[in-house]
Amino acid sequence: MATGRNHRPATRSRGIPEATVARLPLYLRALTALSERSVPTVSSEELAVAAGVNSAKLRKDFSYLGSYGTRGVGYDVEYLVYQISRELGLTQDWPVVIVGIGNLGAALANYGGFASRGFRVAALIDADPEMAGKPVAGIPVQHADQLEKIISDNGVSIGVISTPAGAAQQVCERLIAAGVTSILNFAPTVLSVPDGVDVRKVDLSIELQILAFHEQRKAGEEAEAAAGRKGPDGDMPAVMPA
Amino acid sequence: MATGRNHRPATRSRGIPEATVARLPLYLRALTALSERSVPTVSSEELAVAAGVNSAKLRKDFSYLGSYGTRGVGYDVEYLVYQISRELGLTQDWPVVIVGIGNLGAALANYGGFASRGFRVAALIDADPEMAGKPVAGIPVQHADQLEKIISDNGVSIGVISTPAGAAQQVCERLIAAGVTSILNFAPTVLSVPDGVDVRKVDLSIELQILAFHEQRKAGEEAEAAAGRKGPDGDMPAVMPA
DNA sequence: CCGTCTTTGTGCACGCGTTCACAAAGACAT
DNA sequence: ATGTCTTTGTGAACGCGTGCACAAAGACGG
Ligand SMILES: NC(=O)c1ccc[n+]([C@@H]2O[C@H](COP(=O)([O-])OP(=O)(O)OC[C@H]3O[C@@H](n4cnc5c(N)ncnc54)[C@H](O)[C@@H]3O)[C@@H](O)[C@H]2O)c1
Ligand SMILES: NC(=O)c1ccc[n+]([C@@H]2O[C@H](COP(=O)([O-])OP(=O)(O)OC[C@H]3O[C@@H](n4cnc5c(N)ncnc54)[C@H](O)[C@@H]3O)[C@@H](O)[C@H]2O)c1
Repeated sequence: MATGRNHRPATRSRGIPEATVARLPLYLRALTALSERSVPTVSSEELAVAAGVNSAKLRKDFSYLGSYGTRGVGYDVEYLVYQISRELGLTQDWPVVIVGIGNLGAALANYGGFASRGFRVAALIDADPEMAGKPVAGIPVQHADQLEKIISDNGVSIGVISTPAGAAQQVCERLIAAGVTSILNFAPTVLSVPDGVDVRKVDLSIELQILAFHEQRKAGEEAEAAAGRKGPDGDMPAVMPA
Repeated sequence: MATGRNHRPATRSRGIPEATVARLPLYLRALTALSERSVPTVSSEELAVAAGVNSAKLRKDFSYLGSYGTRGVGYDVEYLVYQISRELGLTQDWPVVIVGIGNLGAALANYGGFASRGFRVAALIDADPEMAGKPVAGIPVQHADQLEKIISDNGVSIGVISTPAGAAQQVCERLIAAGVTSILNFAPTVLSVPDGVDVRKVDLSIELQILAFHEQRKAGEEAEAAAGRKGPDGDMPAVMPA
């Protein structure tokens, strides 16, 4: 068990690289699993395997948070869970609204992993008058007219957009005008937002297209290898379209 | 109108940077919108704005595909749509299976944008015997027992996993054993796969945590600015947890 | 108290991605 | 044909992220 604990409290707290921030949730998930199994400490190597990253990268990532490890032993699981949670801002409660309660919005509303990390669905909002009042995942859907009031009454700063693409920019602008400063966008559109507002997007279609690219490349290489060709240009010639 | 068209057919076809590949679908979406409005040509600057990227980056990205632009004019929209589609492998049909038809899986099955780009939902698969035969989005759900047969009968190489996290690794292994070489994973787990298999993940929870981090940072900076502090360390002291 | 052995924290080098800035290409008018 | 004007394609510089490799820290046994 680790005894020495004169850890310095994270200098450089304002300089965590974006790539590191994006991995912290991954580490947190792996650590939470260890915590539930009552594992007291974990080495960078073990944790790296669990999170699917390089162990040197993991150690460097943690070094941005401060020196929380013990040489020869590893990292205290509970302590690290706490530190990462605090760094990510998960020790506080984040009310979120979901706008556009269709197929996807309803699935998101029903998603359990939402609430598990300090995120609380404060409201579900849809423009369809038919939906108003109907409960989805135990929460009554409210009409889009109420958007501004809901945001300000609940102090919402994070909004999720799952409306059709055509409505997304407009919804985005209303959210921002009402005080939202972080947006998670599921609609396949580029949202333009003022400085100071963060947007992250999730786009199924893009992910599939990236997979298709690699899939095609694999098939091409395979065919090339099978034919035992010499020339590196295995492409079909680029014929002009009609 | 562009007349000269002695475009060389993409040398370097085996060297497209990953970052570029990830942006091609974005360009394609913007170009498709232009195409629908019958816009004949577009400059790198205009297209860059539509896609939300830097115009120099866009030109460099396109340069990896070949010289498809015309100086002084821009790019031919239709031609570029075709070239990017071809490069991404969207000129062929990609049958995909979705495994785990719960809230999310059903939403994915209902998603129209799926089919729009050459992706065809070949089958919906779930382990729950209750669901077998029930149609979701017009496609009858099949039992997980049939997984291997479905994959091989349809020549499926892309699989989507939307099962609970606990089942994901096992489903992943079965998919791969049956011949799938690209996986889109919605379950919050790290999937371990052999070389040659591509995995992309979509994780709502991670995206929200990243947003929360920046949100907290904004709030901290604001408070600091308001208090007019000197010291750069605006953090609460790192107190040891109980 | 000292030696050994494990594991962290990080200096360093390298490669990828981004962006600037500009020469050259080519359309278009005269 | 020649000049002008727009826009591409890319060389070059820079910064960020990654991973190696190792010195130092510290636990633990004797
Ligand atoms: N379903 C999926 O799996 C999936 C996957 C990826 C992306 N998407 C994207 O997510 C979005 C939603 O998809 P979906 O399948 O749930 O569509 P959907 O049509 O089922 O739902 C859209 C909902 O948004 C509501 N809406 C429309 N305009 C609105 C506005 N101005 N304000 C508030 N609500 C409004 C509609 O009433 C409807 O309930 C789309 O942009 C889609 O492209 C969906
Ligand atoms: N719902 C969301 O918005 C959302 C968002 C992000 C991530 N996720 C993740 O996506 C996954 C699915 O979420 P959900 O809300 O649809 O859950 P869900 O419980 O509604 O659906 C899971 C489905 O998977 C099926 N299943 C279980 N084991 C299986 C197996 N071995 N083979 C085939 N099918 C199996 C179940 O029968 C069920 O129908 C979860 O891992 C969840 O964490 C969901």
